[in-house]
Amino acid sequence: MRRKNEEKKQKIKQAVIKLILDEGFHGASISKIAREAGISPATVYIYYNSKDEMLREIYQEYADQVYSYLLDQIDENMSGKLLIETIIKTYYSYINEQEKVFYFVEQFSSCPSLVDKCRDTEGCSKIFSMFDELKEKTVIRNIDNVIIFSMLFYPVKCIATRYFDQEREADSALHELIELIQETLLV
Amino acid sequence: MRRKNEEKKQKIKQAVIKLILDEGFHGASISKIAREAGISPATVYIYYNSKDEMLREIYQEYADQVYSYLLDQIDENMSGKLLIETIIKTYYSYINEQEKVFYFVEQFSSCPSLVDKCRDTEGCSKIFSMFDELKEKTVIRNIDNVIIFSMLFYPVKCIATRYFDQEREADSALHELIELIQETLLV
DNA sequence: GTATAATAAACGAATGATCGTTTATAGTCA
DNA sequence: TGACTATAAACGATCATTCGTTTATTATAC
Repeated sequence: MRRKNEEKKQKIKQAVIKLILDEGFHGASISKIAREAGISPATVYIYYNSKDEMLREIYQEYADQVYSYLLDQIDENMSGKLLIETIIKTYYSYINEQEKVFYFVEQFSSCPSLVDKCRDTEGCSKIFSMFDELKEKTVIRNIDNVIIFSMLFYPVKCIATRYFDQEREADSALHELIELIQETLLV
Repeated sequence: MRRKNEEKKQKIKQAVIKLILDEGFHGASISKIAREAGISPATVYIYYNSKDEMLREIYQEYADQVYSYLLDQIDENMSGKLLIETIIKTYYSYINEQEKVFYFVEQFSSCPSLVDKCRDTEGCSKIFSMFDELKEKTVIRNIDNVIIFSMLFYPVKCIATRYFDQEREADSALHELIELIQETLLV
């Protein structure tokens, strides 16, 4: 029996993510994706049942990736200050290093008609549990989890996209942001 | 000579915005838009040169709308506290009341290949000038404008979308957020 | 104040291209 | 041989756009 080639599936994923960054969702057709991946359009259907399912599967795979990436960098014994610094810096690096993935996930998740068809993402709940622990240990103030989440991640997005390709400005803004968020969230 | 019907153009815009919320960019074809607007596909091309131009024109019209809406609610003599409260509350209302427009703009602006083709938005610079004035008057702390911007607007987005249709939770989170942002930004 | 000429809006139908998907066939390995 | 990958070719549907025509509104002439 000839084996399915997992490398080929990876090629498809990369092609999807690249095309969606370069041309947006409307520019990422099966034939373009196949051409980019160096395979036939029909082959895509060996690995995925439909285009919709394909996009959803890729999204679900990458949507949570950032959170495990983050949790890997975090240590139980870190001080609150260091924790916030690490989270923000790591998220910022992730956006810059995984630029294509980031924009794919952003585009996908800003489209309600796509997101509605997806099961809930799991990765985020681990982050919320971490917030709960930190509140219990009186490391961070007793603030609604969604707010903590919104303040840790959303402003960074703004800085990363607005200061894109202006490394110096981005860096100094990032450190200013970290100090502010530390002041705001820590007890 | 027959006149162009401005109502018809408005119908097209509304159709675009509705369809993009309901089905995403890929679902908003010219024929669907025309059907939704109650006109012929050919008529769309009397009002716009191409689909691309149409989307761009509609985006540019609405992308700035929120900032004028905001600036209208703001008074020179407001205290810093009230100012921040007003900005956050007004932005939150805007998202909820102009849901379709908000999601259209979000989807469009999260697609780099679309945004790159657009001229810079003007409305945001007025907000930045306001920040400059407030810093000069030592109402808000001397923080980078992009950071102030990111903290005033981005977390609200998160709360509005995550607490969508949970009015009570959203409201209490919003007030908590307002207090935190006031603490953080005011002198 | 009619009638007529001029013009642009508006339309349905058709354009070729491309879409997502399926089918028939060839190739590859156990 | 049987099971599976991979493909080229073909599918009907739909895409953005254009064409040829009709319709509605204006300006001019009497």
